[in-house]
Formats: sequence, C-alpha cells, structure tokens
Amino acid sequence: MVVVISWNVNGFRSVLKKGFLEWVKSFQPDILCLQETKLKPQDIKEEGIQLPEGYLHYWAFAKKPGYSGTAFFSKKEPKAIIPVNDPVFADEGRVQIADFDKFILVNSYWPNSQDERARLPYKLEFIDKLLEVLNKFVKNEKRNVLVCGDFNIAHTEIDLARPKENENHAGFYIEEREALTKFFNAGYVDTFRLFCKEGGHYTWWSYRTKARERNIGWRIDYHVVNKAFVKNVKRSWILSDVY
DNA sequence: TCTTGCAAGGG
DNA sequence: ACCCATGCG
DNA sequence: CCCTTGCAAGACCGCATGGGT
Repeated sequence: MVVVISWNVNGFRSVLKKGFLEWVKSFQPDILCLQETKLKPQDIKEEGIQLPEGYLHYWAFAKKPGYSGTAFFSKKEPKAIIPVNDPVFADEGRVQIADFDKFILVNSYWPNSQDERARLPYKLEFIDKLLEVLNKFVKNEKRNVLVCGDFNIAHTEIDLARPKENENHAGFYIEEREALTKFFNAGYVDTFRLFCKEGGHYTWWSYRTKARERNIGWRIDYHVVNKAFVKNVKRSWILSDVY
C-alpha cells in the first residue's frame, strides 16, 4: 500500500515554522507532493533549508523568485525522473513527473486564471498539453498514472460553498470547468468522488472573514488516475487537521 | 468573502 | 536590522 | 416616488521579494 499526499504549502519556509517536519515524521506518507514552495535553487543547494528525514527530495523551480514551484519527497527512489522541458510547465516549476514503476506520478500546480480571465488562455494551454503528456503514457505506453496537485478549479456546484456568487470568479469560470470536464472525460478519474458524492468537502478556504472556520471553501485540489488504475485505488480523502 | 454604492425596473 | 511597497494568490 | 434586484469595485490576509534607510 502506497500513501500519496498532496499539499499546497504556500511557502515551504512558512510551513517549516508551523511544524511541517513534525507532521511528516508522524504521518509518514510514502510520497509527499508539494505545490507553491516559493523556493529558489540556491535555498536547497546551500543546505540552508531543513528537509524531512528518510526521504529523497526532488524540486522544480520557477524562474521568478519567490513564486510557484513544486517538490516531492519519496521514501523510495523512483525508477526514473522524467524531464519536463516544455516552457508551459517548466518556466514556473509547475509540473514534475516521476516513474515509480507501478505508476507514473505527476505532481502539478495548475495556473490561477486570475481576475478578468487574464491567465485563462495560459491555463487552457497548460491543461491541453498536460492531457497530451498523459495520453502518451496511458494510450501509447499502456502505463498507469496518478496526477495530483492544486488544479485551481472547482469542477461543479457541489465543489464550492458559493457557486452562484463565484460564476464569474477565477477558479470557477465556465471555460476552466469545461476544460476539467474534458480532462475527466478523456479517461482520468477524480478519485475523491469515487468515495464521496456529497458536497461540503473542501481543500481551500478564502483568507478573508474566517472562511475556514465556517467551511465556506472550494475543492480545488485533486488526485486523478487513469481509468484502468481505478481498481488499485483503496482510498481518497482530505486531511482536515493540517494547516 | 463580504460590504458598499449606484443604476435600472416594477409597483 | 528594520520598515514599507509590490506581486501574487 | 420608493423599494427591491443586480451588478461591479474595493478591502481584506499571508508569504516572499526588493528597495530604502
């Protein structure tokens, strides 16, 4: 049994101050995927940053300092790290791919569409290209894939507390919701929904007005697998006590 | 996310 | 070392 | 007129950077 966790840390430095290492030590996931690390390559190289014990670590960095970036920690060494060269993924350190033999892991931090749909075209291109990459593994090479991370999209009305009010807001624009529908229809399964059909389960809450206490949130983080791999998924859930 | 202010439309 | 503005979410 | 409805805009918090002193 392999436990894979996804976590948007909103600053790796920040969560280090909030007990990140202690949490990893007690929870002991096999693979831990992070988004929004906001680190620079030299933060790792110069050995200044603390890392969890017993894990190998892999990083992707944005060109822009203090922005975006992903990482994953793994107890076991992957068979291979698959290079991610397309600027759409690489320039902002948004995608990592690793071959774990039983499946291919894709850790991803999907772009925020921003106000006025400013980055929606980029986001749609990102999704199209990601789908191409996945199809190559699944259809051409008959591999299984697990795609996890912060998709920055609430898919349907039950995936956020205020659907009507947010129809014209980033994360719930009709275009990105339809792109995610297309993604799922291409043979990739939202594993959380295999186990839970009800609304009210969220992974992100606005920083304003104590939204988390009142559970006025959005489900924008996902673990997705190709159809053939669904039978191997034992569980998919949201950790509610982690900040 | 929530409050505010303004404008349009119906009675 | 500290403070403030900016970018981003 | 007055009262509703529907909007858009703005403030809000937290992390990280960078410039100034």
